[in-house]
Amino acid sequence: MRKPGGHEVSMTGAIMARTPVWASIAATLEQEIARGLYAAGDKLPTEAALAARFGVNRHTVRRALSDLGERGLTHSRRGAGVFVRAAPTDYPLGRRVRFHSNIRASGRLPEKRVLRIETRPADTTEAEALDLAPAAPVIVYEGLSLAGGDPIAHFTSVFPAERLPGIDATLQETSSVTEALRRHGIADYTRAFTRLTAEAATATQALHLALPEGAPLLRSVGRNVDPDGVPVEHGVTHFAGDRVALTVASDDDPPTSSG
Amino acid sequence: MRKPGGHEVSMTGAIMARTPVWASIAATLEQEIARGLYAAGDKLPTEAALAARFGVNRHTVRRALSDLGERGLTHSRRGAGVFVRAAPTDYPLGRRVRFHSNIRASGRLPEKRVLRIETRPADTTEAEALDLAPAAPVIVYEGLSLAGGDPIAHFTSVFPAERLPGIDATLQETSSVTEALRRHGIADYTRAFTRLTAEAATATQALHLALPEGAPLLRSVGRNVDPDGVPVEHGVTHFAGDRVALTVASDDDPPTSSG
DNA sequence: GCCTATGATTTGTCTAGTTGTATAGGATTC
DNA sequence: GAATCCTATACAACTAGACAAATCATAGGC
Repeated sequence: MRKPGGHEVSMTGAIMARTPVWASIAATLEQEIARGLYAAGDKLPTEAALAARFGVNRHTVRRALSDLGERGLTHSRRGAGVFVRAAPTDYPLGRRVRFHSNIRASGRLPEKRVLRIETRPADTTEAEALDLAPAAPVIVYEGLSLAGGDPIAHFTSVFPAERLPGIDATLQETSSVTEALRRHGIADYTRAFTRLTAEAATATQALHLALPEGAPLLRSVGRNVDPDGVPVEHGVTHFAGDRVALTVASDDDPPTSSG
Repeated sequence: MRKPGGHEVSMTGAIMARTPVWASIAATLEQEIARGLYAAGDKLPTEAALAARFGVNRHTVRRALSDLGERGLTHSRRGAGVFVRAAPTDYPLGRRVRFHSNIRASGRLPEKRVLRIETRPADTTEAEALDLAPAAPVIVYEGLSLAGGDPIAHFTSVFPAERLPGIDATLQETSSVTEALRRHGIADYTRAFTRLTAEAATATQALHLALPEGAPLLRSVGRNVDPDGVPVEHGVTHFAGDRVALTVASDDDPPTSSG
């Protein structure tokens, strides 16, 4: 599984007669991952341990691990270790996931991890977004969407606390915005708008999504309203740009002449 | 002597913390204090809660809180918690987005500048996208979309040349995909799909869009088909992430059992 | 009602281990 | 000579776990 004359060799055209040690180590580790010796999410031995095992310097091991990381097989967390990634190459998310349901649920993907659920006064933008009085209480729901153990998106949703008392407990239980709204009597909500932008990942976002800082993120801002047009949820989701492709379903779509 | 910190950012599995994580956390908390989420005298969430929220170790949160404490924003009492001392008044929240467009109008933004119009044999992906025989001739239309003189997006569209002979001249004249297709007898086309991703700008894209290399771009791939479902246009558009927000209209969208 | 004992919670401190980065130098190959 | 590969050292950033010290919540006794 080694590619000495790969496509992305930009240095020189020289062909290495002998395979470097680091490539050999990378190939060994890749085989062991492929063989199931290390499952997805598992932590590899420490760099020091691997260096001892292969009888090389730690930096040589790091060169091998860097290769695996570039190819998406592993990712590392400083201080924690190197971990096997679930999706080796392209995650076929774009094929299956519908844009509308995806956006509306703000990450209603297989698994979710709750990072924070709290009630606090709204800031000015939140109050405006939910059409509330200044500093009115809002319930904040922050979390991660995962697919196969890999983080796909990071989202933050705010709800009007007075309109939806106790939805924090429901969110904690179901971790689903759709389900929580349904249980609180708002089964028939619609999405007022969705706004999409691209952003560079901050250090914190990079950490959550296991990406390098500055990596491109797909930012989605959306608002859900009840049948009377009153906002019941306002959320921001950041998708990992290289792991997700949102697809817009092509309902009936008369090409309007909107600027 | 070597220069530290080159321009090359290896956007790969490794998490490059150009900014320390604790600094990013401190900035987030400072902003939340400034926005009035935590008033003077309020107790911040516990270190453990913040660690869970940011996905880091408690010590990293402590490093951030230590920074806030040193700067006089907070003070802590052992056993009790961390409390807000005062709220800084500066609240910088610039409006990033200066332009937004409906996503249906992906390739039809107001002002345009033609970069290239040419006819050549299709490559494999283009042939597949347009459902053509390999190396069948296609017309390629590359250009920039502008708003107020600023470049907003860079797009490349391909058309089947045999189906639409002479459309290159029409494109040159009108610089509008919609108008060109209409004049060539395809007034009633529909968008088969749209796929959205975030990407980092290459050097060329950065040049076109007047952005730094690596800046986040919103990549939109779409295909238009005639009433019989035959592809008549396939395009890729890269939007400048910080200058554009795509909006998804909320047409008829029953939130029931879709996904 | 008031006081206290108890236990859980929360911050403070310590030690140890792991990855990320920078610098420097020797060895090999072209 | 230049580029690549590997070694070596040192430090920074972050994780992990454990324990102490202060505080808070609660129940029980008077």
